[in-house]
Amino acid sequence: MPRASTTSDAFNAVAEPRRRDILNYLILQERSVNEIVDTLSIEQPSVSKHLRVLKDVGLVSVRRDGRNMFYRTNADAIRPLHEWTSTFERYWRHQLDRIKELAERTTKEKTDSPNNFKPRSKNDLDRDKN
Amino acid sequence: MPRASTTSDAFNAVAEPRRRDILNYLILQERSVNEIVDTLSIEQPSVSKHLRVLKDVGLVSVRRDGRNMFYRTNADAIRPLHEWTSTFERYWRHQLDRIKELAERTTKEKTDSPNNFKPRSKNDLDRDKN
DNA sequence: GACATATATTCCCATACGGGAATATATTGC
DNA sequence: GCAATATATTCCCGTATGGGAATATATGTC
Repeated sequence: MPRASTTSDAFNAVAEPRRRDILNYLILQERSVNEIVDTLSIEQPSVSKHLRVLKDVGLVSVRRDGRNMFYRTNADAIRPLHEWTSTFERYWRHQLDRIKELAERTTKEKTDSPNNFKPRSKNDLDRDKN
Repeated sequence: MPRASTTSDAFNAVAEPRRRDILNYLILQERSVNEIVDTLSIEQPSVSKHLRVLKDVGLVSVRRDGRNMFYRTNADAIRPLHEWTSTFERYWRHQLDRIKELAERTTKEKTDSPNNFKPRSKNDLDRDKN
């Protein structure tokens, strides 16, 4: 079995850096293919192919106006990625807290004095739960 | 130019569904390769290959204990994905607000009466900016 | 209809994929 | 050292890729 198709889901579609560039650009406002070509300096056939992939997985929508096709990012299709990554958020938070705590302790050892007391942040409260 | 290597960055590495399964599993606690094989029902060589990819992009770390290799997810390496997707959050929020507003209006038209007044939410304040 | 412009598709090709099967490497216990 | 266990690597193969170049398909204008 080869690698999953780029059109199989949003995860595969956004793996390509150029497609992320396009999505970043098209979130601000809808744009014609030529505007994408000029702004991102990608060959027109490549842009059309990338847009095809993005459209197939629902990451962009299209509107025709005369000879122009106006594409725009469909932000909602990015939610699954956001939600998947969010399930890891509490873990890197904990990790950061641990690093920060270590750094603060090290600094404290070197500079502790009556005048640089700092109150604990509210994040300190649930630190070390894990 | 072919598709970017799966080890080129986290985006490409997590495009593979099995690798996301592995990351989900290894975030809870570190596990040996055999535990992954048994729990996720993936052939051992495949698991080793997936772990190689994940390790190459920093998504997992390893620790050896005798014959066992214990892997765990490095949540911090998922942050770039989270941050990229987060830049789209406000847009799908707006979109949802618009849909919700429409639904509420439609409902209101059918059921409006002095007794089901609802105050506007604070989100309504910046709705329709776009 | 003829021509220009905007976009999409097709064909070619070097490259990498992921699974399967087989094999290699490392470590432990005897 | 030898057998057993745990994990990693190699080889094969059908498949999809993204770019380039060429071409096809709209649509608008005259």
